[in-house]
Amino acid sequence: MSATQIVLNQDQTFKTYEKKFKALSDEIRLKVMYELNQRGQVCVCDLSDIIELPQSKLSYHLKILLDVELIKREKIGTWNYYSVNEKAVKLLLSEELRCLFYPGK
Amino acid sequence: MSATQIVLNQDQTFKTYEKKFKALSDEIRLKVMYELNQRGQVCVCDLSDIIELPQSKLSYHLKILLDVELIKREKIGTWNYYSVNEKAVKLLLSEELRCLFYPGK
DNA sequence: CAATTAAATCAAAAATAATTGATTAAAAGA
DNA sequence: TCTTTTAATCAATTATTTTTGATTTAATTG
Repeated sequence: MSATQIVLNQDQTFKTYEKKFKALSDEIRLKVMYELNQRGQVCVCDLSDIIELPQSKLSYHLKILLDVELIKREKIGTWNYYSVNEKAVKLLLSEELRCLFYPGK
Repeated sequence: MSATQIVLNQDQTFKTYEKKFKALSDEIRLKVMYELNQRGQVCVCDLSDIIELPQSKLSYHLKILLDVELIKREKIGTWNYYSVNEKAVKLLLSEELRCLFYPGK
């Protein structure tokens, strides 16, 4: 075993997946994933218009997706741009969900 | 369009996935999926011993997984045997999660 | 038929999560 | 510097889920 290898026990593994699935277990957050996937990089204020959600509510849901790394954030000036973390979603979801929630073939 | 085709709108689609991911967004239910996958068909009382959970609690969680058809139930005499619904899980989860939550190659 | 076992269901309580509106912080421009 | 804009965070409320123990239902066995 290499010195840097991290060994997770079963409970930690389940806890990790629990959080990721929990992040996806909400209509609003699935819609966010969908719109980010459709549009690439989107800032909070644009997304707020697209999904028609108050800013604080949207930030709350974005944080949940960000915490489990299903999305990424890039700050440019005053704006925060969000996008889908393709690698992470690909490791979690089936090919059938490609195009819906992560970038397609 | 064929007479029997069901057309789902986007909201219905998201709602459907919300429910499926919600079913998976719990440590106990992921452990249930894992054990059912390891053991094939298991009855509630055996599962109750394996996962060390009171019967009513386990039944509650089994119902949630059953409702979204991620698991199947077969009644034999007094016993209810549960197993993973391989097809449904395969349509939802990545190959990387095969062996953990649905039957392997 | 009475007793036992398996497992679903129910209602109340406890624990978590989501919503709301207000506040804060940080960047940009006048 | 003062004002505006972007977006995170906070605290209070509301809503949803989970847990618990008891009850119910159905099948099996003596």
